[in-house]
Amino acid sequence: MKIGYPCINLTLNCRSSRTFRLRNYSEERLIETIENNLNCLAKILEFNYKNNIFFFRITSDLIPFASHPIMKFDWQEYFKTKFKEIGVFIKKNSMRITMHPGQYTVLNSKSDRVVKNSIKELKYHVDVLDLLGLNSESKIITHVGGVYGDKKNSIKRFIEQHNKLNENIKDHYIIENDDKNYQLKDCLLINESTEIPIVLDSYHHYCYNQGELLEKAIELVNNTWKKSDGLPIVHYSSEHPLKGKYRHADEIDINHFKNFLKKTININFDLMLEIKNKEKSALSAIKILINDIRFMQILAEFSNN
DNA sequence: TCACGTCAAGCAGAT
DNA sequence: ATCTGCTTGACGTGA
Repeated sequence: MKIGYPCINLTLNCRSSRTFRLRNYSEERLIETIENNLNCLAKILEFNYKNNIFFFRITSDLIPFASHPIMKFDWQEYFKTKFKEIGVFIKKNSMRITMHPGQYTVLNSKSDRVVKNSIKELKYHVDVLDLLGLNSESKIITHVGGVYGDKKNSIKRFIEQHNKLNENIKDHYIIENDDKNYQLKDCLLINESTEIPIVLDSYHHYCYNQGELLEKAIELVNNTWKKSDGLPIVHYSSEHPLKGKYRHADEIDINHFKNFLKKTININFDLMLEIKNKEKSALSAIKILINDIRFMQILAEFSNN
């Protein structure tokens, strides 16, 4: 069990997602921004390595406007050496990487334009993983998309669009249950026709489910992962104590987390903590996991290398 | 120096 | 009809 966190490190004074506005676009600024973002990414990964964090989600803002028509610059070629360096560090240290395209990636949209843009966005994410030299254990995760008042047909559209994707996208692309529109059951249905692996988000599952117990739900999604997909991934969060349902917690809830570990003790997976204070919660989690056989295996593997 | 309006994109649900 | 959440707050303008 590797522990991970998404996109941002609050301890380091750098971001791998510097703001870049369309109206300020210039090639110079683009190069400068990407340089900043990649340098920061390298710093974050080094921080993670020093802190036994072997799992990380790379921000989709790494390359600004990567899938936008304005982008004519061959950033893949210009930065290939830097990407390769970072990729070597990742692989040498047995780290796992995922990415999570934003809410505008809607493969099952009723608009051809939106679908087309979504595929471009997926392709950009695959480009990043390819440049890093990462294999099909590195995943690109989205939700299923819109419902449009007709889930049956919306699922059908997702499956049709997924079937048309290039194999190199399919190698990385997976879906996650969400908290209001597509629950575990819906994702499993999509998996039957597409074999797409499913990430269970434990908090979303708590918000929207068919009564499946957490441990049962994790077992069901784990069956959708093939050997080449690597260890299944689970997303974890808990409810914000004040803001109520559908709102993620700002910091890890220690008791809730211990309970989560207890319930899942007989299942192994990599765990992404979707909690606002990022690496701080990951570090707390690792302290707790020091007694958990699943995490100790990772540390042991690493010290053997 | 600081406050505040704005930022590429989609969809759903609440106000 | 407009706002908020998702996620990822930070940039740039004008005072």
